[in-house]
Amino acid sequence: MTRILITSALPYINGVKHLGNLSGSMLPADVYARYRRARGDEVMFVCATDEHGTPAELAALEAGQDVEAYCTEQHEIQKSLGERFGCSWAVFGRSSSPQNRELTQHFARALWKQGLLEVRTTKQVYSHAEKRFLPDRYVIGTCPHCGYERARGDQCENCTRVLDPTDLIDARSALSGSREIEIRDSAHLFLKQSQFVGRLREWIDGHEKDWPALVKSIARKWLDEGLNDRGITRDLSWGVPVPDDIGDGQLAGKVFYVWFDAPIEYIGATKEWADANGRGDEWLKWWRPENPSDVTYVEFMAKDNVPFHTVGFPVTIMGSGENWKLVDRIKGFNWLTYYGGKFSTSQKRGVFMDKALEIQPADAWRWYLTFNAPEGADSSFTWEHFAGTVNKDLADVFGNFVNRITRFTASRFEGKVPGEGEYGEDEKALEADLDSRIAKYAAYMNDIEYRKALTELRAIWVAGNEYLTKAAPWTHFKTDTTKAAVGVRMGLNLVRLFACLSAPVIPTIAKAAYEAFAPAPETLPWPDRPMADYLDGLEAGAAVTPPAVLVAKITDEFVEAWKARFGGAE
RNA sequence: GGCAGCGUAGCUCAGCGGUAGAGCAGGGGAAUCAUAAUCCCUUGGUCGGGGGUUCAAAUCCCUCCGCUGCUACCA
Repeated sequence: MTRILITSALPYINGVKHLGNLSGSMLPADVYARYRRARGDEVMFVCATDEHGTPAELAALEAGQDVEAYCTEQHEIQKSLGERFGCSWAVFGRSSSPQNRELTQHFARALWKQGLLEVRTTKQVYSHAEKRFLPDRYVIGTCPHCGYERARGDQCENCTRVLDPTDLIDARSALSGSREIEIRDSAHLFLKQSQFVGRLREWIDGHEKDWPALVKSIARKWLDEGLNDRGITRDLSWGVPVPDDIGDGQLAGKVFYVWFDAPIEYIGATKEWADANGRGDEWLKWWRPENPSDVTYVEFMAKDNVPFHTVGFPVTIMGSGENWKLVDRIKGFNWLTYYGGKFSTSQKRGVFMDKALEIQPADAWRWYLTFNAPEGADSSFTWEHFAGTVNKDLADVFGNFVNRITRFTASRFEGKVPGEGEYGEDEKALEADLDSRIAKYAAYMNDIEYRKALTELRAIWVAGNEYLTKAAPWTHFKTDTTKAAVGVRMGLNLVRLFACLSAPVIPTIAKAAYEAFAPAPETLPWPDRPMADYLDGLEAGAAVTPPAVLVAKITDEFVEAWKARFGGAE
């Protein structure tokens, strides 16, 4: 049995995520996890909240909570939303967990021992008003280049020049506006990434064929531009503390930078899973397998995350000198846009996970977002497109197929699978067509090419409708019930087939369709047999219960209402 | 400024060296089991502009225009 380790980029803790976050990591990872399980693989699917860092502290401040309570609450909200979207992770952990603290410190010590960490003194902005250090972007002032008055300390948004906080004229805190800020020396740990350029390049080149162009291109860009050593600690209180035995106490009171500890939480969360389920050291079999090829590790993320997964985290792993599992496949996504623009929390533009579930069931979103995954380029969400896709694909082509044949069975065949008659030429042609289409569908799923995979899946549903039109059991029923029975039996078998093939993407709808015949198991069985065999698998005389309408259609009125509510094409 | 991606039918996208494709929308027809759902046929593009390489370019190169994103202390 193949062992597949799947991680989804960790959603940041500061509030409910929008559909873009869902479509770029959690959802595609879940579809893949469900698919691999259906194919009989042993799957470890891991996700967690990324909780450390300044934005979390500030969000907590704004919410009037202490940061730990805030994170605990937000973690529960995100966990619940993910589950309601059908995310079938083994564990949804927290980067603030004791397990991650221990592992993060472990990796830091390992890197320290390998001589890959170095203490350097850096200039940091300290604000007296907030009594804290400020990240560069939280310092604002007048841009020395263009005179823009609200330039950020990391970059001027007006002239796009990269800045240093010390460049700013009339620098002040972006939080309080206070000008009582000063530059202080502060010691930090730097990871000597620059030493790894050769190894990283070799590693990336080794994945020429199995990584998307997007991922390779972003990764190489970083290497080509000259990889700088990177500061991995921060002057904050909310984070994994730097252990005393690193840096001779020069780093007392500091924490690791979120980008150091967040990817380690993939491992931490797996340990959280083991600890919570009494699995002892079983997490190690995923992360430190005896032979690296015992586990296939696949990461899902949007493009903003690619550098950290192709450079930062691999350097941590490689530099540790220990045999931790390095990622095998990286599936990177572009952005899902909202009417061509950015989803924006601050501008309340776009759709967020909680609101999305208020207006449509999870599977409608799952289908739309997977079918329109931003694989090759940014992909534009519009309400019209969403409604059209749900109505046409899910309700009409799939849902109605299930409905028409099961109800016909109920009204004309006493709600039982008819056993009369033999399959003929039309059935054989359909079986051959489906054998070939299912093979293509599976191949695209193996490649994690969702647009192509779902195009094929939809074509499979269409083939069912084509068949039924041709077989026309409602016509034959009047003159030749045996001939009608053949068409109905095939139609019913197709329902079960479609349910099993579709389950990774639309688990709830698939389950409901499957239950026309029998209670559904946790994972619907993949049709691993030739169609000639599979499509006569339902037992003659078995009861057929037409499910309630599987997919409700979305009316134009709803589309208009949603556009008004969420902000539409302006 | 630098870097990356994109610009193909009304819309969303695929194709990435060999005489333009899909889904939706539009038009016509068939059928009536079904959520007026399905099935068949069909209109529609000088592949952003210009130049070049080639027997042959949407596909490779150059250049221009437009859109989007990233630019390492937001994650």
